[in-house]
Amino acid sequence: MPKQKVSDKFIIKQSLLVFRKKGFYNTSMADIAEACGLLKGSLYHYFKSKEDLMKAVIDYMHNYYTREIFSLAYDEQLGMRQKLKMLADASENQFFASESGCLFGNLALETSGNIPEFSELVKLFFVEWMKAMEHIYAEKYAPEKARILAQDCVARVEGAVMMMRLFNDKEYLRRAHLEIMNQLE
Amino acid sequence: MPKQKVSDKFIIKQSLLVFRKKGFYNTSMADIAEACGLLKGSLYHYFKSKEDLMKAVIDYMHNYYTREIFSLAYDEQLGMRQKLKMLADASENQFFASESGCLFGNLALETSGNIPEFSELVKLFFVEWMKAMEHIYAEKYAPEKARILAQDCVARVEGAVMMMRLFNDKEYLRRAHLEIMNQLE
Amino acid sequence: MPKQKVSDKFIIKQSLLVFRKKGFYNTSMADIAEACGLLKGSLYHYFKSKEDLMKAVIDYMHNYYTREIFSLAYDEQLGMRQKLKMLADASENQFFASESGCLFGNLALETSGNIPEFSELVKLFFVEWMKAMEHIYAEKYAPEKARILAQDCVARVEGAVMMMRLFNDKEYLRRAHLEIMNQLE
Amino acid sequence: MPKQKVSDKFIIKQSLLVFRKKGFYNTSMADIAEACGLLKGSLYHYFKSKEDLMKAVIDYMHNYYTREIFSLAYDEQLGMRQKLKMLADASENQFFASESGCLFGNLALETSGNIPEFSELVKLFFVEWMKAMEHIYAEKYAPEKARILAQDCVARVEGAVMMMRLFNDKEYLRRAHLEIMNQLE
DNA sequence: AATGAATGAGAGTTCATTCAT
DNA sequence: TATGAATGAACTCTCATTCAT
Repeated sequence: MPKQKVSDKFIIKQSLLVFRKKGFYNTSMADIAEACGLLKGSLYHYFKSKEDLMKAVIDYMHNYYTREIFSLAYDEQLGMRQKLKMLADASENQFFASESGCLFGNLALETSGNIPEFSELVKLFFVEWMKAMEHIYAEKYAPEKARILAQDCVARVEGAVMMMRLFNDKEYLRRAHLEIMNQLE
Repeated sequence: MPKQKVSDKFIIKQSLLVFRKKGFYNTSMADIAEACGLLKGSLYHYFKSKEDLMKAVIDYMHNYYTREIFSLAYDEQLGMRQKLKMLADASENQFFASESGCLFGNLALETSGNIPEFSELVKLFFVEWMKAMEHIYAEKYAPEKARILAQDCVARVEGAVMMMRLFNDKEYLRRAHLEIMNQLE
Repeated sequence: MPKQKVSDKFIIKQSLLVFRKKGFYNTSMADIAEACGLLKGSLYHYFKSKEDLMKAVIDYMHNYYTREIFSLAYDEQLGMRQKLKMLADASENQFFASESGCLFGNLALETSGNIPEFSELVKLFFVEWMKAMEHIYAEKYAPEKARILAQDCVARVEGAVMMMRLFNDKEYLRRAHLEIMNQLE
Repeated sequence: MPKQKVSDKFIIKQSLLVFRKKGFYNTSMADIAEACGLLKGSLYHYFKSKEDLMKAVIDYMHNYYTREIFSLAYDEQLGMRQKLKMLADASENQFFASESGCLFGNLALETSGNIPEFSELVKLFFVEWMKAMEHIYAEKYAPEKARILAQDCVARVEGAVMMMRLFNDKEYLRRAHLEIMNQLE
């Protein structure tokens, strides 16, 4: 039956949930369709392939982070500590809200070396995250030091999210953020 | 006429390479058979299913780590710093030798919440790793503190390995290990 | 707001081009819609099914041939040779104008024995063509002989068109027509 | 259940029947599987795709013609008339045996301009047929004349086969062959 | 022990068709 | 009249698994 049941955005949001939880390969178009209340054929009105849909999901999440989270790093009314704290809180909110970890982390491991198109997008995300962190650290640290702190901070958070998901224990991420704050002196 | 072409162990070793690189779902039995110089039907003489084979691979790797790496933590002829250094070196050797990251990390993200049987095994691996670290830290830290240091250290290494793989840059792991050493005071 | 963008006839003409080039099965409604500047759903305002549309195309072409080409055979102001020549010229014009051969020939091979409804229409077309030729030959030949000459002439032209299309060489058709003329004595 | 049920050749032969009757696009792998007593998935043990299977069918038929039919043209114990007669008889046998016309003619119309890979193979077939005819005619005709006679002869036969199939009337082909013989003086 | 033919379920995708807007 | 969302069936193809040889 015709009638507008869904929108691009709705499909993207539902797909995000499924992809993040089950991974790219282990998710079938039927899974996604079900999550959207559609039949799998209908998805092809919105996205021309599974890869295409995944890219749209990546894009959507990337934009979300850029707008809502990374942007905090560039709010020059805040000091370094404040920025770090706010970023930490914002990403905790994100990661705590789902039990499936970080889409980009998951994808990193699933597609590195297998689907170059995806890894490029995943890298772009992390690069932007690192740049935001670098910008924060640059307030007090030399450029090179800031870069390294930023990279290690992102790696640390991703490692914590991985363990948090595996052991279903939010403390990993909380402590990672704490450490990052404490590290300042 | 059916000569013994391979052994259980050989199949496990080849499978490890394929599973680590391509992930569980994205690896077909034909991929593994090819890596072993067999046809896929032949694999079923050795392992009764793909899951079974994966479990054998997990088991093999877990044993390897226990024997060759975690054991260092219990060599009481060494001091804390020495142990930490040796463990770091041993795992760097491991992770640098492949470009596919850490089998357990990869599996953690791919199967958490999807294949409970696997996640349990993955957790066992990390628990054992953490226990080894905890044992090391217990030399100088209170039990609770040692436990936390151990957990965070493992998370940190896994995060670093993820970034190392994604960006093809070994510095992430080197720095993680350095930080872990430096953290001691 | 839904302005009349097209007409039955326009759709038929565009469909002809697509069907002739790609065949019935290999043409999708979306292909046709695109050729018409419509979306595929819109086609169903004009034709109730793909088969229906194909029939309309067949009908359109059949009528065109009847009116513009076969009719020459019945213009009794012309002699046999003149008629033959004019028919040959007219159909050369037709066949040279497209690079996709003869719709009816194409359909004959694609649908004989598969879609009886189409083969009947295709047969009707050829029967009428043959009748026209027969009428021409009847001026100088006995009825039975005229019938046979007509049938063979049509077969010959279709064979020539097939080769012309395959090898992209108009000489096949030119020579077929020449032979038909020369055959007269 | 395992057990050898079919062979490459068997599949090719069955596919020929189905493809020739229904055309390439209108034939599904399930149709072919059914004709072979297999499930559709099983076909992929023998041929890696539908196109691949079609090519094997083309190849098989081409070889058959080369070996059994075109070869007659090069049997220098025969004279021109004899060769022509034998070729005509041989191909009549072929074409009369099926009610689906000529695989290559059918393909010519279905794939010209759509599947270049197929049209090339179809052209190769016709070129070889034409060469055989040319060789025959070369006994009595100048090279250029022989080439043209050969081309037109093939076109004529294909046209006759098309009509024969459409009208289910073998006389078209018989007369085409007769004309070809009579044409000699 | 090794093969490879065969299965059958399910993957991603296409498509003719319907219908509310 | 035109749209385009939605369907559901069919399509090509993949794959884990079985088993006779």
